Amino acid sequence: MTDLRLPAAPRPADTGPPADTGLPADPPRPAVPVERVALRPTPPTRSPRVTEIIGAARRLLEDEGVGSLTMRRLGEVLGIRAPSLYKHLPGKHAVEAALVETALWEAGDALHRVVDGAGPGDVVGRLLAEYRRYALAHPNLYRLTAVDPLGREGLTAGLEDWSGEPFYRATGEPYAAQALWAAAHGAVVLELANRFLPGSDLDRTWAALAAAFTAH
Amino acid sequence: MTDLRLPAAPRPADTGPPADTGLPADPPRPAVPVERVALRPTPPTRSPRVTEIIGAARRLLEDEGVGSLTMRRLGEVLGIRAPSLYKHLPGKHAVEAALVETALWEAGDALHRVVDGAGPGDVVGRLLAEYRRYALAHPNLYRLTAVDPLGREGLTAGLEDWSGEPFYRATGEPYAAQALWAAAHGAVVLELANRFLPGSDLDRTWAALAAAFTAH
DNA sequence: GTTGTTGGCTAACAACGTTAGCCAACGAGG
DNA sequence: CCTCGTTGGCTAACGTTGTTAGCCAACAAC
Repeated sequence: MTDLRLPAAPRPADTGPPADTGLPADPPRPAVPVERVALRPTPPTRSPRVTEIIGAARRLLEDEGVGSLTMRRLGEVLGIRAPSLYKHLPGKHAVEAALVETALWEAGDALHRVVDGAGPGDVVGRLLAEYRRYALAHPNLYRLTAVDPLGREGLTAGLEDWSGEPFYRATGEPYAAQALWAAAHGAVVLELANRFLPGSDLDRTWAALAAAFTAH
Repeated sequence: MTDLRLPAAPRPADTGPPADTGLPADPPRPAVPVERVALRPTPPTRSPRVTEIIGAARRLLEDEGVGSLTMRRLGEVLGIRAPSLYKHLPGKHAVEAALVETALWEAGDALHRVVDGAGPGDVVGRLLAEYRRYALAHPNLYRLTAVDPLGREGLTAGLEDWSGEPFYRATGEPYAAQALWAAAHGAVVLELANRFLPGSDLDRTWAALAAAFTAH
């Protein structure tokens, strides 16, 4: 979040209705009340078949867990054999990368929406609540983003900047933003992994987190 | 950290010099300046051979990464074949669990030492610094503790309570403790995974984290 | 009508965790 | 001294994983 790269050039206007790629379409951009430092990148274009495959992979992951996300099983739900997948994707890492992208797009949109919603009140609290809500609604998807060192090469340029930007918009300071993001991430990871001691009232833990970043 | 179970009974006195199990021995216990809620459990006893195996596994993990921690490779560095490992351990999960234990013991000792060191100054800051230091000094070991839902069954009873207790001792409030722990964990995980944008001055991020939990 | 591309297929490989079954060494008891 | 049970090695093998090689039908383009 340092080195939040300033927008270099305005995005090119959309040229006609784009194909449905399974990724969130560009939402209407409201007049922004807060300083903006990252523009929403343009989602990558995918062939229809690849979109199908990633969609199936997502369903597989969310419904049956990461253990069921194998190339053979993925082929099975698509009615083809595993090696045929390699006609469309270079390997399993590409499937995972696409799923990580999906999560970043969706979470980014949700978080920006929170910051856009101009309520003057506790922005940090609402941001944390939404972060938690998304992660808990898609635990397997979120976990996938948390594991590996995030092969950045495959990721859409600027996606990370943009999806993390709501934390900057909520705190107004890049390092506080990184700290808040880290705290939210850690809390989600621990909650998803059931690492908090049984009996904990996690709502209160999250409240304590929000308090730390709002008080003073 | 809620449900931090109060110490039920004093630990039994040590009966003679214990065998070296590869786990940290019980340290001398100083007079505690802060309220204590969890006693240091007694490390499990391991056969000498198992201790060798876990030691080799740790070296393998730390030196060559998690991808090299396979049963065949582990046997290789021990001069035996993979199936022979099953004469000593029920499976790979047991190796990983033992390594997670090791990390919890070591980190717990280090963190307690920080809180014990009676400096009246910024306890939270020093605690975070030590947490970060340990994790960065043993990235692969730490990552191992961060991945899976932590098969709690195999873990020494009370280990988690005790290893997390320094956060309670530093904050004085269980939910603030959980929040602080989550924040530290998240920051470490993101730093280890190289998820912060390149160019970030991570010292400042950690400073922001400490500030959030000290100011107010 | 030929030709090139697209997208399926089977067969196979190496590496993984793990199980089954065999056997040498060795300590204890009679 | 002999026997017997245990300990801790071994090989062979199984099922599963990601992945590659090579074959071939359908189809669009020239």
